[in-house]
Amino acid sequence: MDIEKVFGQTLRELRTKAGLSQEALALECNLDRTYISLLERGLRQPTLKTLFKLSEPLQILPSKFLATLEKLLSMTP
Amino acid sequence: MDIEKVFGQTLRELRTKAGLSQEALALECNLDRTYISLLERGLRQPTLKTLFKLSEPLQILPSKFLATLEKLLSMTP
DNA sequence: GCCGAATGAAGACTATAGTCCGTGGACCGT
DNA sequence: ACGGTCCACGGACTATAGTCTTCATTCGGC
Repeated sequence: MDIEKVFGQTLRELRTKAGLSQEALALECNLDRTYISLLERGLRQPTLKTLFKLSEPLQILPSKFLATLEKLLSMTP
Repeated sequence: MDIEKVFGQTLRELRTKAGLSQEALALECNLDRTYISLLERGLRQPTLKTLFKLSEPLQILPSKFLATLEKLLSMTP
């Protein structure tokens, strides 16, 4: 499992759990809707700033976000 | 305080604490020496993958790295 | 069947992450 | 003084993050 894939699926889980559409999330953090789509499909990886932007409306700390990634990464060797 | 600056100074602290030169760190994570310099001076921000790359030789979990950033960011409003 | 909301996907673009050359300066130890 | 290490900084480059536009598809409500 590469990091983009894991990030993408985690992002999608958090977004749907927050009850947001890709477009709604994009609006909330000033990003493009199609870019959110790319992220979730593992075709892009975010920069640090973008990770912080995304975390706010998802109501999660960036560090918590990464902790989830680390866990998932360690589970799929 | 913007995020690049805080990231840069944290990176530098962790690196020196690890007893590594910029070049040594760059070698260990397959990055360019001058790019490490740019990061530490707050002139670049890393992508997610790069953050993970950097964290390994610094002996810190990426999530811990971010937790430090969050703390610093909250202290400088 | 139609409609609107949600998403996938492609293409062309701009901004910036990251590389690769180099120069010069500060600080050592000898 | 001179060599070596470390770093700031520059310019020119390549790779990729992120935008904007558009079209197609799926799905549920009416």
